[in-house]
Amino acid sequence: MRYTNLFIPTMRETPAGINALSHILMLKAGYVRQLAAGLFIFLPLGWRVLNKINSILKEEMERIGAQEISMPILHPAEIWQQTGRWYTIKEEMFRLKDRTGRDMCLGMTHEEIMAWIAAKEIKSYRQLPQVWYQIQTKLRDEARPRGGILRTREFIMKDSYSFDADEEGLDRNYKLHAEAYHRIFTRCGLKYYQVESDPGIMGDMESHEFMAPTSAGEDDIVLCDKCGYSANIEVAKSNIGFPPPINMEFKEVYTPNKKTVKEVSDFLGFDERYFIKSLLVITEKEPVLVLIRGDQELNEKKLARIIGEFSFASPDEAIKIIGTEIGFIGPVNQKIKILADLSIDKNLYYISGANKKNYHIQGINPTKHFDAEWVDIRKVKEGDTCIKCGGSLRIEKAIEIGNIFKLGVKYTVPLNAFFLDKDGKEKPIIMGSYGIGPARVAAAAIEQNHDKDGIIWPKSIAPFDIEIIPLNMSDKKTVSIAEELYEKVSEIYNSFADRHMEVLLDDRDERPGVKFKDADLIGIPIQVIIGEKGLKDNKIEIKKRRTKESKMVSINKAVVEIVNAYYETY
RNA sequence: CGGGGCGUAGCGCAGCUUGGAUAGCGCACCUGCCUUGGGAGCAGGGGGUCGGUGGUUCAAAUCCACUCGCCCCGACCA
Repeated sequence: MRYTNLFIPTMRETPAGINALSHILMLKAGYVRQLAAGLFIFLPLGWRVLNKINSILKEEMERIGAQEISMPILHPAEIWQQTGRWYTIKEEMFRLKDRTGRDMCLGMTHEEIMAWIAAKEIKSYRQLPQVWYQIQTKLRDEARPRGGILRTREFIMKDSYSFDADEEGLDRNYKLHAEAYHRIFTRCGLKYYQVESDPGIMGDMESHEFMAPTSAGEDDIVLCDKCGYSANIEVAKSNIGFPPPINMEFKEVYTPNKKTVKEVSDFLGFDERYFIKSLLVITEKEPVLVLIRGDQELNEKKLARIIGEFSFASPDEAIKIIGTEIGFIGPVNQKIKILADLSIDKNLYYISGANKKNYHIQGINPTKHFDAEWVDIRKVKEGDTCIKCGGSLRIEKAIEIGNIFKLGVKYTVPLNAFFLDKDGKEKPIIMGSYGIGPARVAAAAIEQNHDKDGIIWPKSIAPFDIEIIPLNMSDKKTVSIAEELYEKVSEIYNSFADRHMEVLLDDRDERPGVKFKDADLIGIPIQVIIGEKGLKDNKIEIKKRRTKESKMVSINKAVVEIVNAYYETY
């Protein structure tokens, strides 16, 4: 394709006020433009990249037997009411009424609609299993869109859904998807991890996320390099051991104005591990006192999974409920419900608030001095010990590029998706759902592959394979060689991508500097530079975008050399 | 939703504190000349509801109130 026929509005200056590198580079290199918060226009180059990713998705989905379909984005409310999500999901769902006043919503995902059609059509075990997928727009009224195309209100998603007669079938489809996802992300040139994840309100069975490490990521993932344990920090577990027992007389101690664990620990001279941090939270039903070891942090997600939505008590609420201010709250003689983290050893003695201003109690023993429900609500820290192998854990920031969920009968039962099995018994269809965000794949690829000059696309998803750059459009020889190579290289069959080579010819009447800058910015894997200097010796230059390696080759070998360079790069 | 910041030409910004002239600069854009291996040079030119509404004032980009939008941090994020 000719540059002059393409709309590639690159920017010389870096847009201000945005952080995510992928966001900056996609704007700067003319891939996308923003319409409003969380709404993006994909320009020709951006759309080409998405389509490259989508073809990989389709190939790999078809390979595991998934069938492409397409579902409406506009949904009647009743179906979402039947599964309850019409009510459990709040402002995040776009809702509207049609002209007759019927409640409708815009699809955030398609479990409901998929289960609906399955319920209507699948009657027998003979029709199972089925795997259906689509690459379709989703709409979510995000509280805060961010990071450019990383978190938007409207986005395309590859979502597939499996329907099985039994758990074994679900296991198989789940595994097939995991394998397909590994192939997909590898083909897209991404560094990624498969991690254990929180199914959230998708269900409460097994689920995994595929995470691409990048500093622009919204999630923290916990990794063990020794055994490969990997989990989203929301669900990650670790070992931290217990400190050695020490003798501590049970008594109140005066701790004037010492409120934080650190302050009291410094003041009394005991290690933070001998403290119990007492956090007062309020759920929809009741106040709850949450205990965690002094040197540890609460994992709010884990806690929320146990007690539901909660908020931390305000100073006023604390006084009203406990009778003393935050900083001196403790578990002893407490009447409200207590949840204690397993990092607290029942045999040890601890220090915590005395429920009395300016006083703490030392020598508190969990079995003697309070009753609690023991749970895991601790947040894993860098350097904690791996629960599987004893290795040291590390934490990385990552962006979620895909997920796989076992749903079981969560959606099929409410929507009456039942089939008759071999024995003529009616059973609910077992369902799974599996998503990938192509725009996030593109963004993650940029986050992981760029330099100071611009994007370096993995060649599998680059908008073009080769860019030919004639430096002087008023030099006849330059132009004729460029045209000739453009023709010839375009005819080459690209066995890597299973199609012909896609060549971009920069036929603009621009100065060399402009063409070089733009070429580096938009990041096509191979640059073929044709200048009068080289032509004097009958040579052209082939340059790899990733390494900036370049070599001069003679014109009669140019086509072969270009193709070779393409296969050498990645 | 809480906290912070920003809205002046396509982009990046100055001007606002302390109201006053034709609202300015760099880049981009258009025309011509020139130039062609890393965002050239010269000459000429076009482009603004100063986010919006209301108010104060002889006079508002500037002061006040409200409002809309966008960005960042947090909450949230199936």
